[in-house]
Amino acid sequence: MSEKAIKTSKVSLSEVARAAGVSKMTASRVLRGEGGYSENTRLKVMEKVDALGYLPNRLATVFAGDKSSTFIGVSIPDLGNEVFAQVLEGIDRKLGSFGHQSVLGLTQHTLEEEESWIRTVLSWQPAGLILTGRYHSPRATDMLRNAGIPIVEIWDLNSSPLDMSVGINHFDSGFDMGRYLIGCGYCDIGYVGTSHDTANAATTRLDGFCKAVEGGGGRVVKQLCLHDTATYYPGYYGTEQLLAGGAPIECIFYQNDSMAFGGLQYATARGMQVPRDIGIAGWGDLPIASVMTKRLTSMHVPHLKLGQAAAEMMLARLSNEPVSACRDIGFRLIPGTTVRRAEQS
Amino acid sequence: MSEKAIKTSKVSLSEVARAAGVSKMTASRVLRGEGGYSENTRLKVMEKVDALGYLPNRLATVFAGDKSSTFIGVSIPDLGNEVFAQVLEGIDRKLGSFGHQSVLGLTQHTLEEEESWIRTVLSWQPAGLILTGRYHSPRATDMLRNAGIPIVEIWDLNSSPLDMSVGINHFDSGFDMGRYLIGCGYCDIGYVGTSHDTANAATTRLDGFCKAVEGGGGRVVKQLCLHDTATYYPGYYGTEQLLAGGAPIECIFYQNDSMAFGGLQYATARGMQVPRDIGIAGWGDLPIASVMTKRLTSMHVPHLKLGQAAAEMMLARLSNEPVSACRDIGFRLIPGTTVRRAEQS
DNA sequence: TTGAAAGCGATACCAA
DNA sequence: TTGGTATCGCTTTCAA
Repeated sequence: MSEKAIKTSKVSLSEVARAAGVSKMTASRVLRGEGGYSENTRLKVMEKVDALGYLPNRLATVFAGDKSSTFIGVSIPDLGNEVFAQVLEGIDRKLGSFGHQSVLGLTQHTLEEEESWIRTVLSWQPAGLILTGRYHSPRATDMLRNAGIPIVEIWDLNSSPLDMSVGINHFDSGFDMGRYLIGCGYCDIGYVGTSHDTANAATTRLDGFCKAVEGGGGRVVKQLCLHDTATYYPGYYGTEQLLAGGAPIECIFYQNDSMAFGGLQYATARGMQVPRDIGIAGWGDLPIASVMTKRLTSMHVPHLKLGQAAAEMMLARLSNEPVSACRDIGFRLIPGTTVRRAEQS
Repeated sequence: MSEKAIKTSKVSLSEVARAAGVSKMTASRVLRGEGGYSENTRLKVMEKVDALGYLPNRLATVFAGDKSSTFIGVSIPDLGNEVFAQVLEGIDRKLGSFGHQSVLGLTQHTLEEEESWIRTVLSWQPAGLILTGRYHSPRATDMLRNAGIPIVEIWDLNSSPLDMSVGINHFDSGFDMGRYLIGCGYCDIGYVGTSHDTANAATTRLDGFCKAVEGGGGRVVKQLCLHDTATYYPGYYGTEQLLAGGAPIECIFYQNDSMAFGGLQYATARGMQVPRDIGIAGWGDLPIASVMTKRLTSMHVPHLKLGQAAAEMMLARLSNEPVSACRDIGFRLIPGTTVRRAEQS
């Protein structure tokens, strides 16, 4: 069993050529289908390719042609947060259909992990890089500038990107949500999210949110940033913690819908009515929202489309088509029924 | 902007060596830290490495050394199904901490996609492959056998694997769930899942489930296999479809917890009480279950651990440590409160 | 402790 | 329509 896995039977182009009775170059041309050979020759070569089970060594191809590989490095903070799983799916599907492969890097929300991953992945001569977030360590920034390959920064729209950027303005999306909640008549509001000691989009959202709330005469009574993954259970126990202090909180804004759902479950379990006793607002319009009894107040962001757009910008650049450096993918507030409506009161 | 991305400033080892006033070989030795040079030489070389911002070209390294890369190809059906996102997270975290990179392949549940991805990824000389599922096309199987690299088949435990396998016995897990539901006193049972025209683990689970139900005197009244992703909303509308026929269904088994939650929401929206009016059983013990008001009847499977185990087997094989070819990661039934209990009736 | 030369598998370029 | 030769960046091997 283990012998089987060790025995290597690499067939090279020379062997195929020799078997077919032609030169390496002829075989190479046939395999690339770029013409300049007779049908007869083509048949001879292809026959041997099949017979010998030849698989090209793309390393050598890249190497010889001094071109880049078909790898695209893709950095993602974590996959436990459904938001990023969707983005990655969008990216890889699109890249895959154009013959590219994603080389994954889970940075766990730290710039150090990102930097070390960038160093490694660059050494594999990727065709390009797609990075989540606009913040990078100084050394990472240096390497990226010198890499000489297309780079797309996604998620958090960077108006002066390293190269290209696609995403949304998180500050604005937080601001809009804050203004909306104020407009619904809320005054004392809480926040539950996660944090990772690094400037990130969720923090930017919170900044925008606070600005709108305070500018609108409300207060962000308490902000909770857990050291955890932004998913259901942290939303649940985060809500418990937030409310434990006894501070007057009428409404809670969550980092995303998964956390908001966790919060909703906590409130329900404690016998609270939503939105009568407490308002709940999520962010992201994640799949879970599609089956909830109450429509969750949230912010729609086209995650899959965002991933696809990032891949498209990358592909366009790789084929030397013109690409605009920045693309705002947009968001849309979903009023929902988990916060009270000003009109109704 | 686009000039910036096109200008290439590759610094090669020769340039570093020249700048440092030593030969390529000496510089190479220093960079690999394998000894055989003076401290003075080391300093000279490292200084130039920093000054020139040299990044090694690992493609050339692999190429010259005729060894394999640090890439591990990882095939995953889709990331919309949270189960697989978790498995991938487990794999990549572990691989990453040992200096390996995952090259992702989303196969969309088709053997053709898998085959074409395998062909491509093998041409990049990966160190190994981790594949989801035990079924592969004949040509894929050929390529895999000849690849001469470690291969781990995950998810669906393969007792006669190509090389190594880690996962669970899905038939048994379905069987256990079927037996449990029969034991709870159910007789007419339905199933809601997804299908993709390909033999897969979910189907195997269903087989085991049916066998237990029928062997226990019950009936699987209706099976619904949607062409969709195994997530919330398909669980919701699948339940609607399942119940629409008016067949007598006392309990529904779902492909996973996400779908089960969707079904639970549908039932609730229709004014049904769970488990009084209908029983709901999921599979996988996904994060959503941790915040549900009722404990969802499910089957616990350690997804993250499964991914890690796969990565560990791969790493062990790569460092020539002994590895057992098969590893059963196990599952555990979670009784929950969304099905009625025989003891209570 | 150091270096020169050969070669990994493919392609580019030029010649036939 | 074909084939020879140099070459990509690095490591292996052997010699100094």
